[in-house]
Amino acid sequence: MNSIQKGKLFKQILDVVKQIPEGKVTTYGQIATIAGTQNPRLVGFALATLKEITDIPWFRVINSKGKISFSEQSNGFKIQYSLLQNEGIIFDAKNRINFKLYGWSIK
DNA sequence: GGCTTGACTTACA
DNA sequence: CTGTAAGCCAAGC
Repeated sequence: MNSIQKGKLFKQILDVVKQIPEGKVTTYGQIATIAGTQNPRLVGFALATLKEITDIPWFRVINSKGKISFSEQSNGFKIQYSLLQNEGIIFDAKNRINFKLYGWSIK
């Protein structure tokens, strides 16, 4: 019996993100649904609490617009941008990711 | 112990 | 395409 401990949302979210394969991306809403929450903000919040050093591929998480959730002038944007490009993700002229091609779902 | 904020989403105008 | 509104959970103060 998997008596899941409380606070599982965080754990679930992180666990889901960890399962994202290389070269794939997914949205906050998708993770939220898979993790079992109705609040995509928790996904962002969960990732926001991570430290710079983590096993979580947080950079593979983008918003529904197919863009990085950080401002283009933010340092996080640059880091995520580089990491994604490093995995073969291509950005279009508007810095958007065609996540319909790279989209990933746990099933 | 209660209110505010947050790396968001979806729907409607 | 842009803008506004509601939903929902956890952490921080």
